[in-house]
Amino acid sequence: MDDRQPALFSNTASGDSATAAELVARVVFNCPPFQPFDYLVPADMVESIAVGKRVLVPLGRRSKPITGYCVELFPRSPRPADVEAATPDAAERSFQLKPIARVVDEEPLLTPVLLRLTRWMADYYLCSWGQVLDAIVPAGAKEQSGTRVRVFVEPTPPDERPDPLPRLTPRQTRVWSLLQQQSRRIEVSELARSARCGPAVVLALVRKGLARRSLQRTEQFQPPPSELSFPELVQLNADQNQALWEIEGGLRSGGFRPFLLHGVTGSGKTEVYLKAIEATVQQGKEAIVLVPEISLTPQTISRFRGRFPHVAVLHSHLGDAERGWYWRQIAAGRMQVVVGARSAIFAPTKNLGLIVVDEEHETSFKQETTPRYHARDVAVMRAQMEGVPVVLGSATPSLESWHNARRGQYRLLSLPKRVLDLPLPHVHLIDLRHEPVRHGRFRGISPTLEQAIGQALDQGGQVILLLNRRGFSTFVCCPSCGYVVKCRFCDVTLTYHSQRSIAMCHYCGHEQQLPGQCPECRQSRICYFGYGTEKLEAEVSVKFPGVAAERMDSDTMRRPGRYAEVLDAFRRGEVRILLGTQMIAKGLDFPNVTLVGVINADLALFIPDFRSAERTFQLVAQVAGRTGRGPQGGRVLVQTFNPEQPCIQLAAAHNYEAFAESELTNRRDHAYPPFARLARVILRSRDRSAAAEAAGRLAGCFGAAARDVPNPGSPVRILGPAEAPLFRLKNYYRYHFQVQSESSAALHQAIRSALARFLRPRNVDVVVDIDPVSVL
DNA sequence: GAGGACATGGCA
DNA sequence: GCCATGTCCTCG
Repeated sequence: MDDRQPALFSNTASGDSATAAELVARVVFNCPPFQPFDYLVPADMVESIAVGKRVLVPLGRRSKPITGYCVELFPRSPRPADVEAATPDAAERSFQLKPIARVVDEEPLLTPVLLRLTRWMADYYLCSWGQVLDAIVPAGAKEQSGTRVRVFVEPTPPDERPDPLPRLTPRQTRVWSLLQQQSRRIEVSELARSARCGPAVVLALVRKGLARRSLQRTEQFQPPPSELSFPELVQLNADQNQALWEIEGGLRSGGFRPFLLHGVTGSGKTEVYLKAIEATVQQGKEAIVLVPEISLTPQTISRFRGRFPHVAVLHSHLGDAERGWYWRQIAAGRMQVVVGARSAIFAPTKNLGLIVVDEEHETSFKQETTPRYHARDVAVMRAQMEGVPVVLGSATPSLESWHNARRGQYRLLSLPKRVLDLPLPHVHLIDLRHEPVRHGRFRGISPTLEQAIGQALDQGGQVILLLNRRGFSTFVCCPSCGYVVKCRFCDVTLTYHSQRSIAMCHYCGHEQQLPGQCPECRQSRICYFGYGTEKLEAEVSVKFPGVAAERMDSDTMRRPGRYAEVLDAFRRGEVRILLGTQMIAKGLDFPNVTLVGVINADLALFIPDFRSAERTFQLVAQVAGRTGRGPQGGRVLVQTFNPEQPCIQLAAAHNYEAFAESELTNRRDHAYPPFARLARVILRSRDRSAAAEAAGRLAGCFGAAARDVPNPGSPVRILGPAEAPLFRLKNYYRYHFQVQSESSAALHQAIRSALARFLRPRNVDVVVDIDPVSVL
């Protein structure tokens, strides 16, 4: 390839002298074996090899070479003191190094900071470096999707042409004369087309020494047109200015500075981010903004695109070509702002200046497959490695972040008031135990709520109804014998979806038709119980006939673009009632919404999870924030069977701090995060007894590990083995351990040492989840 | 004693 | 994960 950039880590050790040391590359793989391996760099690859590129190398006795990532380069000998051998015996056997077969990438896929960051992730999340690398580099970057290699030719300079000139066929003569008329190099296909012949004729000239061939990679992808608008003249209030001033102070002084921006809903956090990003861009640096996937709405995107000319948006339904294009633009330093969901934290920026994590409390920042990282925590670590400020923002911060702010690890910035001094909406709790229930059946919308909706609509307002459960009914059972329709593969009931008239498992995706009669007793018709968004939609259409309502949940939002359509219709007032799952709870800003109804605030409350109170508080507080954003004000009605629960009371009172204090006391008493570190070790197998047997043996390994790991100051508590709350999931039987310690190091050491002793049967998988978010 | 099913361990 | 090698078992 011509126009090749000089290799990042070019042949520092090689040179003209014959005594030059050979170069060794350290390589990691995304499959076993997970340790790093060293390879010799052949002389002809010294120029092209670089840290962060992939290589093809022979491994073991396999017939084909496999792909690995080059993570380090060093001269073979003398080995510098700072380079440790990959494994102890590798130093002695270093003379047996195999050579690299091929360097795969033209450019490194990773920056030096990303290499350090991924190594830290491998250590912290207890997985292999190669797995992390392979997971964070998008396929579009590896395959260079959206680019094409074009082949060019130009005439060889006259003094380099063969003498005498070779004999040419008539067609070759025609091409040759056309080529000689060119002042610049021309693409082979274009030359062939104008000579009305095939490319082989052109290449024949190359073979005969009259033309020179060169290659160039070009972008095929067309970026979306810029939508830059006139900068809005937004006046920050005093609190916003104070917060901005502190962040800008961090930007000016340089260095790592973590901030927690706690701003109530509607307090203008985004405007603070935008101004801070402006300051970053003015310094010639880039900003990364992480938002939860569901907040990556067209409104959010245009807010950034309207303000900055070069914004990369990374979300889950980009094609490989588009994602690859953004990745390369970011790597080339042509993007000012990167906005995206959790994986955007790995954007290969050239000169990062600021990281923002919006809605930092969101659990969707945790990846639930290997590497099981938390993007907010990775963001803080990356900010530290890059030496830049990081702003974590939320109206309802995670207790982990709040705790860090309280003990001075993070600088706390507060926006206690809404913009324009708008009041927070009044929240009224509806005690479902005392609501009159007509016809003896529980319905989603209580009379009090029904009346309030009618009133809000009469006054020209719009309504948001939250029900954090999709489908029509959440379980289907036989009223005479009690038979319940369950998933074939999981320990859960199937949810009936009336729209597609199908029963579905929300954990594995299994779908089936429902039997017309009970398959057990064949007695009666089967009945539908439990209440989901589809049933709510039906109830709304019965109670408010003729009122335009739209449902938003992952079932109706399957088609990309649908989300924007519904929100636009809601904005224009064509839709009066918007109902849905948590998808409608966050970030939406519609001034005409005068009523928010929470159909059931208790759904998350009794999940066996130490964070259930925190989740409940967040959901109620967040959805309450969707109203009262216009001159008509707004109110919130929350239906609950547990109105005395502190998390619901305090969410109604908009009192985050009191909730955080009481919940922190609770966590301290039970040695739960943020006062202790937590990990889960899950064993799963299709074979139930193999899983049980392995769990018993791993318990023994934990015992032995705990005995000889000397950590008197910070003991490690191991709970388990126990059947996981969802014992059978996707046809796997699952046992788990909970590992707790005040010391992260002790926790890691205990797990590492237990797993090192554990001989894993081939039919049992081990999953380690550090800082788990889900306990199911 | 051959041949096959299955387990084991190294891979630079 | 892949593959060579080792181990145990069956069958003739």
